[in-house]
Amino acid sequence: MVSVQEQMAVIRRGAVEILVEAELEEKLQAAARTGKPLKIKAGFDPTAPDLHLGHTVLIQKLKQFQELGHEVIFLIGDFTGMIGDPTGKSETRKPLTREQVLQNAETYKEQVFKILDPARTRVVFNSEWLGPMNAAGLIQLAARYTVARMLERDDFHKRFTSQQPIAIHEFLYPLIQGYDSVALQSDVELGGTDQKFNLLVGRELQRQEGQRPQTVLTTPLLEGLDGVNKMSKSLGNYIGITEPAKEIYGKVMSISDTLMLRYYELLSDIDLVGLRRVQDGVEGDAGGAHPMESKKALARELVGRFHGPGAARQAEEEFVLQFRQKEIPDDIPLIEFSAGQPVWICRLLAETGLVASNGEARRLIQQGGVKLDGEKVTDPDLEVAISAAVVLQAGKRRFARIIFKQN
RNA sequence: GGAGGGGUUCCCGAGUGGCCAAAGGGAGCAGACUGUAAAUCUGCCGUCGUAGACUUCGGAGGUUCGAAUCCUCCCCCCUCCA
Repeated sequence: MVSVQEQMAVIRRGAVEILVEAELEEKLQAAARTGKPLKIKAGFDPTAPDLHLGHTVLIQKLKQFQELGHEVIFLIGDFTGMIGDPTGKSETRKPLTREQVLQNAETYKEQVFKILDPARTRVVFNSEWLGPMNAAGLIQLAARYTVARMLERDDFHKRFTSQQPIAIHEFLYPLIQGYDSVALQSDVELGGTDQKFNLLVGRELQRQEGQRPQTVLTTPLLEGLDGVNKMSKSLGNYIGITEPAKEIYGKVMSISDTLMLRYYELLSDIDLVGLRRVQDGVEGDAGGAHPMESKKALARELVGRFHGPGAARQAEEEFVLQFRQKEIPDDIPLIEFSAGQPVWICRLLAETGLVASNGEARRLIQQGGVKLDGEKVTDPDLEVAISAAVVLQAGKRRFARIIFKQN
């Protein structure tokens, strides 16, 4: 078994806060002594899951616990999903049907088990214990916490002081989440930094129940591809875990070295020694790995995780061919044009969707960013009258194969 | 309910009658240099086939030879007072 000190080092990696660290150490010690693994809880909303790498930070941390021999409890908040997390901005969430919940849970598992070991993961639904709870039980639960303490939560506090509405049921969310911890007797609960308050409520409720309060570990929000904003779908700076292999590989290769370090820290399975080498490489210290090699390894690892090692190798080969050797990839969109009539090059570019407008095409050509069959196009007035297939390239990454079809 | 400030091109933000397709910055795109990194430099950055034209400054009208800029009505946001 891994020593407690080593476990702590793994657990600390990338964590924003561990409350309380000393307690966790004691728990680990006890677990080592008794051979009884710790219960690690993390909760997920059963809303339609379309996970990106940002979501996997937490899952990665769960995996680390799992590999240290602890019991991971993957809690699906099917009951809480009907309340909706009080983020304030969201309108009242529509209650999900039982079928939807189950279906979403399946999709969730499918995606999550690309990281976690299904055999060692316990999946639970909180409707299991919340379903049977009656009004009396709920009132009892509500009696355990005060309004003043609820208002400590930053989000509630802000809304209260700025006279924004807070629905009563929103207060129940942290309570119920905390109650889940009581029901599960969890030793550790993981969550994003935005979950801190809710996680702490769990501690409080457990204490009242005479349980040893769970340790709270918060994980950071992952920066998106731009390296500044948090990864999110709406900002378009994300890598979705269901994206094609090539896409993931390419996106990883385009990130900055600094961001790569961050991704390594939070997403990679690489051990702490390896992490150090990557870090040294980026900082230019002797003995470090070449940053580009590190980045390729990361891209390979992530693609491999979601598509398998074969796909990772292939994505890398294609990448090298395309960018190192400047060859043309073969899986590019195919566009048909009717043969005979010469076509203006700008129209060709615009109609293939490679650029947004004729004007943009013209500019791109003037800037030397367009190639036709590998030849740089210099004349924006060029008429293309070929009857064979040609490959059109705009910039470094956008390609289209044009076929001139006989009518 | 009262008083005031504002809504400008992807974002921030200048512009108060023609010199405005609209300063500046950011983002983005392209080129050079590279490692599809960073930093840097250069160019582009409304649409229409190189011109001239057309559409754009919250919405609808109006004044004017000419309106992002002036007037009227409407919609939305913010601040202060009650």
